[in-house]
Amino acid sequence: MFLDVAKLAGGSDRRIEILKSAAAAFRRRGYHGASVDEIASALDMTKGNLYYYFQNKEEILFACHDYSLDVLLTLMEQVRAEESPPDDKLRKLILAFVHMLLDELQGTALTLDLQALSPLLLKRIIAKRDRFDRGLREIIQQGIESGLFRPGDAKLIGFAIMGAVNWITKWFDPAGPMSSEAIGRGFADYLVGGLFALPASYSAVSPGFNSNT
Amino acid sequence: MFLDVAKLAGGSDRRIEILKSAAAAFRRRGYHGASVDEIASALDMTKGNLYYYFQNKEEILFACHDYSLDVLLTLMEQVRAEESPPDDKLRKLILAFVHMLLDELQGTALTLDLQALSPLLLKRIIAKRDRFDRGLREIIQQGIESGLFRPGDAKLIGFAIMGAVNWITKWFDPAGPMSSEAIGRGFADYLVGGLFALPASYSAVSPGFNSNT
DNA sequence: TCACGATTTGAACGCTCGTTTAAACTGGTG
DNA sequence: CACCAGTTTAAACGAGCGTTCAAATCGTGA
Repeated sequence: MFLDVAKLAGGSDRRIEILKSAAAAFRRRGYHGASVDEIASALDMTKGNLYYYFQNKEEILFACHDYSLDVLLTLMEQVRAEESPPDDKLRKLILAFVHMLLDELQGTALTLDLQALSPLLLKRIIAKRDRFDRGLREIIQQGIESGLFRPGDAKLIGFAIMGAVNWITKWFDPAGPMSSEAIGRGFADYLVGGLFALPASYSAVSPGFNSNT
Repeated sequence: MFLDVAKLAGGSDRRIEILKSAAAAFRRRGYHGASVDEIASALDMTKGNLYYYFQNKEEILFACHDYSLDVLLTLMEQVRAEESPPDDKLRKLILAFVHMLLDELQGTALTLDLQALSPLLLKRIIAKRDRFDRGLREIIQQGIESGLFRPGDAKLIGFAIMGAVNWITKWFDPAGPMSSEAIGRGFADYLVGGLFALPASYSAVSPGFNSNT
């Protein structure tokens, strides 16, 4: 079920360790706010040593994004290959995304500063991100066209879902009362369940408000 | 209808200008990535001059957050005072939030680096943000308890909505084809429309998948 | 034990940036 | 014109950070 994340980054174990430490630091302090020394110290190594594995700080940020996106794209391919209705696909995607985000990627996916990358590297990351976005929109669009979901702008809905999910890292507390599974289920219930076509009585005009509190 | 934003920040016109320039810079490059000189240059002033209006860079970030939250809280109070069903309140809140975010606050609300603030200032901002979050949850909870919305975790749903909306600043292009009003409407349709209670046939088990593509 | 490539260290370098400060400028008032 | 508070400037400082590099250390096979 789970991906072999180590193989995706195309690097040694040490490179992966560095990426995880860097991702955590970038998430906490932002790209510019996190120092190279901070990333290295967390691994009990000197900052100079990082430059044996990466050319510079920017390459580390790039690798973080590239790594996360590879994980997400592999996930997307798995889901797309399935023979199931769009709501099932979407639900599975959200569940897995949340799990990846919180349990595997340490809360770091698309939250990291993109604009800190130079144009060339930025372009490559955006291209990958767009592949994921398009896959997501396709699933939503299929649901709408089949009549399972009510009409809507698939692109807008896709952005809304991505925003809701990525935002989790801003408030999630691993030591808090909510498990990543519970969050995934709650989000899937709301974000997928909210797409279904509604009977006529639920159209633009809201139904009678029956206050019984 | 619209708030007099200038009065909320409790400062001179020049302070407001600085805040807007700073907010734009912080959003583009992040707090640590944006230089004080960059903020000043955009206003044709020298960086030293900023220190006539603010004690230091951190105070500027704090004022940005404080200002945005005051705008949002005033909005929240307006909506709460209304006598209308929860879905209307929620819809109005989302529409106004998106409008504020994109047209007034230049894409900057809660996206700015919070953790760059020192503990004391951070505490004050979080307290204000929590007031907004609680207001949002109350509206959702009322909808659930009245049976208008289907059952769910109001806290989780609130986070999802805030995430979806705040994430807009990550992809919105003012020069793009989508107006802020269209985005607001699309988001409200999805995020509020997706909360309504569903008939029995729409429960956990998905209805028959009728592919007609 | 020796040799050699892979890995790590610690110090040093420049450069950027936040902040300070004294001096200069502005516009209005007596 | 002289005065003065409010505002702006230009230059300088000092600290922190990304990066480099020569030397030291490690691990392994002969």
